[in-house]
Amino acid sequence: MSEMDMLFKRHNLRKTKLRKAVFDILKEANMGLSHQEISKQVHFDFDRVSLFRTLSQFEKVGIIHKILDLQGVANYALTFPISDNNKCLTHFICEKCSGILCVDEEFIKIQDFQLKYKELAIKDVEITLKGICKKCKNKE
Amino acid sequence: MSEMDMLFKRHNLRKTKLRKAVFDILKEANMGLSHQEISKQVHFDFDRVSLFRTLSQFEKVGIIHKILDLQGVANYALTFPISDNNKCLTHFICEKCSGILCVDEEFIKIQDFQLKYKELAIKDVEITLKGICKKCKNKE
DNA sequence: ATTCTAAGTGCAACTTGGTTGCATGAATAT
DNA sequence: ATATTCATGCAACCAAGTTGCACTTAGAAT
Repeated sequence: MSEMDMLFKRHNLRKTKLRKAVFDILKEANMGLSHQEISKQVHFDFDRVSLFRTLSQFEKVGIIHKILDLQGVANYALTFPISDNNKCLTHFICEKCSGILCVDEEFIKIQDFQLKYKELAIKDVEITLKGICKKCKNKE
Repeated sequence: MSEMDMLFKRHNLRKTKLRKAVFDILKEANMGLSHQEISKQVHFDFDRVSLFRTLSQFEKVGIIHKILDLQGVANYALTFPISDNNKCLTHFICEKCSGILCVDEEFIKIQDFQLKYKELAIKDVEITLKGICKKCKNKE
């Protein structure tokens, strides 16, 4: 039983053509992709609404997580299947190619913020690193 | 000469009805506001495109800075006039009321990230704190 | 104070990302 | 093999944001 089969089963998702394609594309890409980018990589006819719904569905059950790019457009990346709620909270966004990478990071302690801003009930700290990625740097 | 007058003068912005209103609203609010929220607070007729343009203009010269809310919609907050390029890179977003606060913060050292991810040319670190703000917490 | 002109506004039309409702079609448990 | 529930396709819609162009106005020059 493949990883995909297990994930789909676990979350009661039917295995459809589109969902398989989306999962494979995100797996292969290993980075955040927008609706538009995924669309281009699906090589059969489908309705854009279905893709929106597939993405929300995947997000809802935690297979993928949403990252907003610098324009505020939703991108999605696979959540590492290590634990159930380890959605990646640190991302790198390349200012040249707009590529979005999940980064695992350990400097930031949410407690630091909670202690400093006691009036705020802080639940999450999200970090976005901006700059130029390896590929784009080498192209210059 | 008021702060507004000085800022407008410095950036060669003509003092128009709409621009004055927008500046005052953002000053008074002391938090991030969206196009829609600002619109509601302007008490005379104006074109929404003009407001979009006012906001981009202000942002371009650095009077305000853009913060995307959790839905990816642009919000704008006054940049503290202390220095020219001290745009606030840490924000708190309330999950209840969607209020956006600028937070000044000192834990995060960009160098930590630069050292860890040497292949990435990291230029900026943006932090978003999520949780419940003081007001909303007290309401419960 | 009047004139001039670049900068700002208003309007119309458009684009893109995302959502909703409903009828049709397909995956899977029985 | 069938039933039922879930997923898809289609049409229509919404909100945020952009562009082009004609008109208006702030403020500099006279």
